[in-house]
Amino acid sequence: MGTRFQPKAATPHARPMTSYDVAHLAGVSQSAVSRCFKDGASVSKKMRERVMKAAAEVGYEPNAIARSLITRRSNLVAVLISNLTNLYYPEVLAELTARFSAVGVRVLLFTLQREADASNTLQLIWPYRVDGVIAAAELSPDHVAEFSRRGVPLVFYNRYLNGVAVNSVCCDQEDGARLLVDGLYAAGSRRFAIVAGPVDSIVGVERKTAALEQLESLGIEDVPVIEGDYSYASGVAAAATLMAMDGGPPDAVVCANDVMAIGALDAFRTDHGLRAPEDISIVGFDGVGPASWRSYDLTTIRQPVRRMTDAAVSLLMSHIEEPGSACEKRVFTGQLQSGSSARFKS
Amino acid sequence: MGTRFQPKAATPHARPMTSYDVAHLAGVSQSAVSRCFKDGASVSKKMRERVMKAAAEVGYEPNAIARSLITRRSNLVAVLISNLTNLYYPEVLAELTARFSAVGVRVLLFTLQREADASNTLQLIWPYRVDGVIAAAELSPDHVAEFSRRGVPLVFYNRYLNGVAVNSVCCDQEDGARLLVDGLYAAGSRRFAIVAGPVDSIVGVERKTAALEQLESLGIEDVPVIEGDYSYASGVAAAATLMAMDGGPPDAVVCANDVMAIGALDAFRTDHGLRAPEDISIVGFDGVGPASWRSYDLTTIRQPVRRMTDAAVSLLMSHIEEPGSACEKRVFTGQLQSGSSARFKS
DNA sequence: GGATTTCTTGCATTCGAATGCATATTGTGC
DNA sequence: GCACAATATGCATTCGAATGCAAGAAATCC
Repeated sequence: MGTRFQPKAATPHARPMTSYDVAHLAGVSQSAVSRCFKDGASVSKKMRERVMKAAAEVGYEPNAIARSLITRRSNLVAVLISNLTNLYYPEVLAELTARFSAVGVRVLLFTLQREADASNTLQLIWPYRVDGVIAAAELSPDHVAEFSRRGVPLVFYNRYLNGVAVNSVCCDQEDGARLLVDGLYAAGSRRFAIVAGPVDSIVGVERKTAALEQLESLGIEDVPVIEGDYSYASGVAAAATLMAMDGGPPDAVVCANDVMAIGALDAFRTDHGLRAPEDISIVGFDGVGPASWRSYDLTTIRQPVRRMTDAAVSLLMSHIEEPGSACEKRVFTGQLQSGSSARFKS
Repeated sequence: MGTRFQPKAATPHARPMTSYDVAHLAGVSQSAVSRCFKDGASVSKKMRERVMKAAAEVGYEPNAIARSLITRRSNLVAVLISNLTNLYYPEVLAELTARFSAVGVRVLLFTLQREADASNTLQLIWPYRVDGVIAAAELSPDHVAEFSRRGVPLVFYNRYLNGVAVNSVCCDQEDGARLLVDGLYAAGSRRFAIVAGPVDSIVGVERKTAALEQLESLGIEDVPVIEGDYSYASGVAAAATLMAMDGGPPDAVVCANDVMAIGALDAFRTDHGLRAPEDISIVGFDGVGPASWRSYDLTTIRQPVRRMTDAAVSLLMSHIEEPGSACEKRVFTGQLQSGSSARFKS
C-alpha cells in the first residue's frame, strides 16, 4: 500500500488575536488596547479610533478567560436544576438565561439526576469561580454554609431552608393552596383528598400543609394524603389509590403540581369512568402549558415566572455587586387560573 | 440622624487557595503541586502524598480559569437551543449536560428567542473560547464558516445545511414519515392532510416532503398542507382550517411534531366533535412525554434521544481531541410508537 | 508665556496554573 | 562501589488582559 499524503488541516486555525497583536498593528501599547475595551477608562478619542480600527481589522475579541483571571470576575453563573423533565422548569431556565444574557452574564447549566448529586456537582462548579449560583434544587445547610464561606452568592428558586439565612425567590405556596381549597369548598366540595409532592420537596410540603390547614379551618379533617413524585404516572397511581378508598372517591382532589393533576384527571376519566368537574374536581399548581390544553383545562395557580426569574436575577446580581449584603426572601403571589377541571367558586 | 456603623462583611471571604499556598505549606515548588493534580505526570509517591495532604488541609481546588488560559482548553462547550419551550428539547438538554458532565466538560447554555439572535449569541460565545458547540438552532452557512475559520468544532443536533460540510446528529425524518404514512394507508386512510412545521425548520420540511413523496408513491396526490409553528395553538388552528375545507375533513392527519398533533387532536374532538381514531387518524413525531398521556395516546415516531445525545457528545469530543477530522453525519432511526390516536397497521 | 492642573499613555507587574529544560535524586546493573 | 539510566524536582517562562504608578502631552489659568 502506498503512503498517502496526510492533507494539512483545511485551515491553519490561526490562533485568536490577542491585545498584543492589536497593539502592534496600531503601534500602541497593550495597555492602551485593554483600556479601549473598557468603558470609563481614560482614552483619547484618537487612540480609541486607531485601536478599534486595528481590532476590527484583525478580528480581535478580548479573551474572557484571561480577563476573568485578573479581574476575579468570571461573568459566569451556575444554574442548578434538579429535574428538567418537570414541565415547569424549562420555562424557568429559558427566562433565566435570557435575563442573564441581557446583563452580560453567561450561564453554566448543571442538571441533577438525583438530589444526592448536589455535592458532586458543587465540586464541579467551584473550579470555575462562578460569580454566583441559582439553585432550583435541594441543597443542605452544609452546602449553603460552604457558599457563604466561599463568598459565592446563592439564590434559591422556589425553595429555601428553614432557620438558615439564604436568598430566595418563591411563589407563595400557602396563599395558592388556600385559594384553591377555598374555591373548591365554596363550590360545594366536602370530601377532599390531597396528592402531595415528595416529602423532600419543600414547596410540595408547603402546598400540602397549607391546604390541610385551610381545610381544617373550614371544619374538614382526616383528609387523605397520597404522596406522589410530581410525575404523570404518580398522578395516575394516586387516582387508583383514591378510587379504592373506603367510602368511595373524594369529590375534590388538590394536587401539588399540574402534571400529577393531569395524570389523576386522565386516570379518573379513562380508567375509572368519572367525569370532571361533575363527579370530581381536580386542581393543580404551576400553570404549565399543558394545563391549558383543551383536554384538561385545569384550574391551577399560575406562578409568575417572568417576575420570579426577574427577581432571582436581580437579587443575584446585587449580591455579586455588593458582597455580603443581607439575605432576602422575595415571595410572589400566584394567579388563579380557572378552568373546567373543577367546580370552583372564587 | 446619627451615623451608623457599617458592619463589616460577615465573613472575610478568604480568597481561594492557590497552588502557591499549597506549595508553601508542603514545602515544595508550585510546579510540583501542579503536577500532582495532573495524572500521568512524573511525581513520586511521597511527593503526591505530601501535596495532597497540604491541599486537603487548606481546601485547595485548581482554578479552572487559570488552567484554561495556559492550556488553551476551557473544558467548556456551548449548547445553543432555539426554543426550550418546545417540549422535545428539555429532555435533550438534560441528556446532553449529563453526558458532558461525565466526560468532565461544562455546559454553557444559550437560548435563542428568535432565530435572528444567532449572530449576537455567537458574539457572546467566542470570548469564552469554548472547546466546541452543539447547535439545536438554525445557523447560516456564514455562521458555519466562522466556526471552521476559528477551528471551533460544531455539531448540529437535528439539523444540517445542504451543501455545507458539517457534523450533525439527526433522527431519520424521512424514514419516520414514511412509516407513519404507510401505516395509515395500510389501515385504510385515503384522504390525507399534513400539518407541517415552519418553512425555516429543516426537519419540518423533511418530514413534510417525505410524507408527500410517500403518499404520491401510493397514488395519493393534492394533499393539503397547513403550515404550523410547532405549537399547540397552531395544531388547533390547523384543525379548524381542515374542518373548513371543501369536501370535509381528511381521515388522516400527519403532523410534524407531537405538540401540534395534540393540539389538532384536542381541537378535532372538542371543537369539532370528531372521534379519533374512528372519524380521523392523527399521528405526530418526536415521542415527547405528553404523547403517551391517556388523553392522547399518540401514534408517533419516538426519537432515540439517548443515543442521539450520546452520538452528539462523542462526535463533538472527538473533534475536540483531533481538530480537523472529517465531518460526519450520524442518522438514527426513530422508533414507531403505536397509540390509539390513529387507525394504523404496521 | 510660564506655571499648574488634567488627561493620556506606557511600563512593569499581576492573576494562577502548566510546562520545557536543567539539575538533583534515586535506582539499576555489573 | 562505580557508571549510567531513569525518575523527580525546581526554575523560569508562558498564557492574555488589567491596572497602579510615573512620565509625557495637552489643556487651563493668570
